[in-house]
Amino acid sequence: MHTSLYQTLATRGFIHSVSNTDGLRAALERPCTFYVGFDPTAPSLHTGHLIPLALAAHLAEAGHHPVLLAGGGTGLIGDPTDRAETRDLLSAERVAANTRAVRQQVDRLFENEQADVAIVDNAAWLTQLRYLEFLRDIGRHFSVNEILATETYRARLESGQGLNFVEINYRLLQAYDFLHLFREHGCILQIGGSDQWANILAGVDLIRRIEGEEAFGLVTPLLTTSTGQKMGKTASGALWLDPELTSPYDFYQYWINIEDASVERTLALLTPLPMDEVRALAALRGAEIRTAKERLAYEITARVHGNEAAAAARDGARALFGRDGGSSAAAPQTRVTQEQLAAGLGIVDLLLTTGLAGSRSAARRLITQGGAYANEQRVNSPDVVFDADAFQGGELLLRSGKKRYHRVLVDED
RNA sequence: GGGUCGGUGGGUGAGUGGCUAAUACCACCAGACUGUAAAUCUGGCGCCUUCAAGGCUACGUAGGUUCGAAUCCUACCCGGCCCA
Repeated sequence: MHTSLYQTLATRGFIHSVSNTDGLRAALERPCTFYVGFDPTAPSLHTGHLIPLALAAHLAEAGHHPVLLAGGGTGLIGDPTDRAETRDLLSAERVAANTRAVRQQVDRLFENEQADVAIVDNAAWLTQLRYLEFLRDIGRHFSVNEILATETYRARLESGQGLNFVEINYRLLQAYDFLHLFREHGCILQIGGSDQWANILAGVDLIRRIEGEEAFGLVTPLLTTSTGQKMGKTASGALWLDPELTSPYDFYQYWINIEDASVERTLALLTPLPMDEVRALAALRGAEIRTAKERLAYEITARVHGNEAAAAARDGARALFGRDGGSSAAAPQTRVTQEQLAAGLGIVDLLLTTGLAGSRSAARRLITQGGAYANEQRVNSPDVVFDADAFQGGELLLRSGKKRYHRVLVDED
């Protein structure tokens, strides 16, 4: 028997809340237009955005039309959701630059989709709003009491952290976005992470009040570990989707290192693999489950960075972590000149310049604690200096801890 | 605008003149055990250093008092609460 799209999404774990389950189920029977928005708070999307993106891909796959919204307008305001304190307003230039970056990224992520994808920037309409008109037409539909009663705002008030006028307006703008897209694109569904629930419902309500029509909201769960920690955090901060900020190799490494308990959920949410396969992979036990993690890491990396980059990351990881040596080509690399080599390269400096340590102090600490390796030999002293002998084949393989590799290559000349 | 309370390291949050580079918890890093897993145990977690006894910078910003300040004073910036 035919399984509905809605059912598939539910099985894969995408559905955290829906504004009207039956209504949405029915609406999805025919091709519809939906949207998901991303605020340009940083120059790149990160793992937190992957679930809504994956959901969008499933919907697109099923013939629905995605509208991907970059929040060049709302980014100027700043979403207070889940923020303990007022966030500093980003400069207009910053927002514009981030918006461009996010647009490009979203564009690239969907370039392989067959569906017609519309990419919009809400600055296009939000910056055109006229204040008095907006207040009279839109503002009157919002109850301040209601806004203040929702989790984010209430928490802010109770913690004595305050809340300024700009922040309380965020919700109206996001609701207005939905209304705008409903009118201009016939968009009847907004998806997002569960933190966006209240903002999305505000849009659903606004459309009902003004247009007298029903639109839907669907939010996904957040990506967390079994202990409820947000996934996607690394030593250097977020796990970015921009290869310049987080290399495909590091990205791959992150996923292959996730805890066993998260394998099934992550496969279901972030990879396109059929559920049968997901279950089979997740059923593996003991060391066997590594196979599932390899598949997981490959699929997610391929989705974000393409098959080629994913394969390179996988092969590199196999070589570095497998028994039989092999190529370390996928590891991040740094080049040094013949002159630098001739002068002698100190381990502390190398750890610093390769980024394996954040400071000279950190590098020394790492060595003292026994976490620094060169060509798989533990480095026991911060005084170790490498010369040409250490660079067999013009390369020195550094390692920090068990997992972080970095190649140092000598320039030919 | 007036009164009052507050702004501490990635986060939460102690500290109210020297014993404080700053308690604790979380996050993070390393070691041990493993399966590049989890849990657990151990160590670390500002920067620089010839690593030791050292030095430098840091508790909203700028000054000041003091032998000595995150801690006291002044001004300013930002925020809470009360009044307008």
